[in-house]
Amino acid sequence: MNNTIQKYLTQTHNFNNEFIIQAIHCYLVHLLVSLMRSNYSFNGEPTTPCSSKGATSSQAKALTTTIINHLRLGRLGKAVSVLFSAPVPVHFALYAHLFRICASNKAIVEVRKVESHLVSFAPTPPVFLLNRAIEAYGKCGCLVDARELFDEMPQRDGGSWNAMVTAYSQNGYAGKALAVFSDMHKSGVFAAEVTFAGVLASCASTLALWLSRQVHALVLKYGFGGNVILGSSLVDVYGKCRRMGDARRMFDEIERPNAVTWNVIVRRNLEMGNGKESVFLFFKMICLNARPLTFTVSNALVACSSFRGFREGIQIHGLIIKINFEEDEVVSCSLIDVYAKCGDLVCARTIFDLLSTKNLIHWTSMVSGYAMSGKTRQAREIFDRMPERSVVSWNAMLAGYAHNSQWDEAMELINLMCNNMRDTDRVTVSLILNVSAGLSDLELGKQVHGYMYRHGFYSDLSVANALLDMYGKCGNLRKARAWFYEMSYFRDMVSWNALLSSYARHKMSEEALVIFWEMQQEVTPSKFTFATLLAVCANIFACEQGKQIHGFLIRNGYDLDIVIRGALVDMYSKCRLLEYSLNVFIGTSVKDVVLWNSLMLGCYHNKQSEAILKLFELMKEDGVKPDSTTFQAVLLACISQGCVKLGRQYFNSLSQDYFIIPQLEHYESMIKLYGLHGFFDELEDFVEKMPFQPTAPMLGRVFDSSKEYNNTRLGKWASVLLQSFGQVDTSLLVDFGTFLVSQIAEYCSDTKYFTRAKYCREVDLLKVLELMNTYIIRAHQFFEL
DNA sequence: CTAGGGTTAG
Repeated sequence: MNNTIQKYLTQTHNFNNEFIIQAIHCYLVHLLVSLMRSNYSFNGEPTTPCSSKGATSSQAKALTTTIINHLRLGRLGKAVSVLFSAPVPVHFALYAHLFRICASNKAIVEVRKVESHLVSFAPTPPVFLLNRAIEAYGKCGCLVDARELFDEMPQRDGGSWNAMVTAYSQNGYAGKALAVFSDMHKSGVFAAEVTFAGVLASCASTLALWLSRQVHALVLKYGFGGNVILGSSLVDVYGKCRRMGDARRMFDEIERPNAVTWNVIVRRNLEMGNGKESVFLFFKMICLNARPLTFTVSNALVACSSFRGFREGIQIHGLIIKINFEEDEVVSCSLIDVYAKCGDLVCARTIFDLLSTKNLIHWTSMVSGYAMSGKTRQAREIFDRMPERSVVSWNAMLAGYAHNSQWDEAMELINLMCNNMRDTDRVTVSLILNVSAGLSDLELGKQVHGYMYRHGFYSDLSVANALLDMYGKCGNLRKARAWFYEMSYFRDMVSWNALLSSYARHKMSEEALVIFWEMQQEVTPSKFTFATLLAVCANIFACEQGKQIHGFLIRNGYDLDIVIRGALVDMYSKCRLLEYSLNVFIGTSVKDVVLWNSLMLGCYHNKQSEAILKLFELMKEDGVKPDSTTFQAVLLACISQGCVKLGRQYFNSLSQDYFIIPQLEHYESMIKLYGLHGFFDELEDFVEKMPFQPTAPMLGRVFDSSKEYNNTRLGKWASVLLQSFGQVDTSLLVDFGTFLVSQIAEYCSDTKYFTRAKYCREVDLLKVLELMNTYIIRAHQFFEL
């Protein structure tokens, strides 16, 4: 009794007068009872109202009616306080009923009162009612009370142990649940089916595979093998422990799987990355006429998104309409996502527009759908119209800009985000690092580094890898290397690949090979590693090593995806093995624009320009849409083939037919095309109509051609303009750095510089300045300026 | 009288 009073008084949350009054009330009742017991030696056997006699019995009956009336009107608190108006036990069924209602209302105070009434007025409360009390405490999350009662019980039965196991397992104390189960087993108490449910749930959350196998054996030994719920839990345990073979075997053993069983097997397959298997099982379920849960439909849809299963997605959509799941929040969110991820944005939008109520996730799915399909303008429209936004919404929009290399827009959004959003998360931080890398903005990157340090993102692997990538892409290899060593205790293969590709990107090919050697001591290289290594080989003309990697990939059954094939085509063509390139190209069933571009540029490097124009036609026949790089290759072909008119046609169709904005390289190619073949009228006309002032290398090109064809007027014009570039400052060079180096290097016929400049963001500025100056000096000398 | 699964978006 004093325990009960103490409980009220030590309630730390919601400590107010009510508690004190309750405590005093309890205490008074207690005194009254003691008095009655001493006077009337109240010591009945199993105390029920039926066994009591006379006035007590009628009092209990009246009380029961009052309590039940209060309960009918939903007044639990009143019902329980009325209980205390009589110092007599009520019918055990009423106690059980009260415990159950308290549990479902999570009314902890009432549970304590009912328990106190029970133990005060029923001299020997039956074990089953105390078990109900433990269960009620468990449902209210009061494990301390549950455990105290459990420990103080004079007798226990299987139900008591079960109540304790269930209470711990349902409140997330899996370890304690398993410990209680272990004690129970040691005490020789046989577990019931329900107990195993709690035990298996705890095994699943602690990923205790070894214990699960033992429990599995016990389940079979006790003859519960046919229980669907235990079977489903076992499928769940094996699935969560990543033992999909065992999970599947267990699943196949279940004779009549129910909706939950199907949900588990579909979900676990999805989590393990077996999207196709997940969808296959879902269809199997439908074929067996089982009605799926909304979650299962959602899981199947997410599985479709994972492998771009458009046709499967449409079929599931049909089913959704048939079983009337269209308006379900979770299902409709996943449905929009499937259409968006499979690229059918019109359909996604239709579903979105037809929804009677749209939630935050619907809006965000739509933003992400547009953003990741490159339609950032539409994504932004939706984003701006959103009634509310979460971190995920902001991230979706930002990811869209980052994914499509719209760095300025990304930066603007980040600033907006700073003013409108208080919280950021790991994805935001990673994305801002990607933007820093994209803009080569080392200062921004360093700020994020500091932010990470202050806000505890330091030890998050994916954020740490993004930071490493940022330092690498911004060209600060020393920082990258330092951070990489700081990551020693938690880095993974992605970290190694990021470091490797940083060295490769900066053409530090020999160093990259050393890193490759080091990384093999720690992790197993992936296909990303090999794609990078092939680029390294291409850079240092290491055709033997390139061939070895190719062979290694084939021998070890690596998936030669489009990226690897692109790298192979590139490597072979740079190593002057164009036939090898062609073989890889022909062996690729579905060719993308990058692969076509690699082969076309390969032809250019191997002086096979005439093939480029033919390839261009074949590419169009193949239904692949050319991009700006394709046109760069085509224009280069026109230059070396002397196809001036054709070149002009291609340049015009670039913007007119393909809606590609011509880049500096395209303008430069046209100037080279006209200049090299002496088309000065067209050249002048072209330069005049350009939407920007000619750059120094363009003028250099004009100057060169003029010199070649003795066009003094144009040559002078070019060199006068070139003079203004004499005081060229380094900030200008950063903007045009890559471009300048490639032009100057090409002018100097320096292969080393040519290959460097082509892939390198960071350039040797001093070298460029030096080359620029010699160039300008020579111009001056020629025209005696 | 008590059990199992699960929250979609970056």
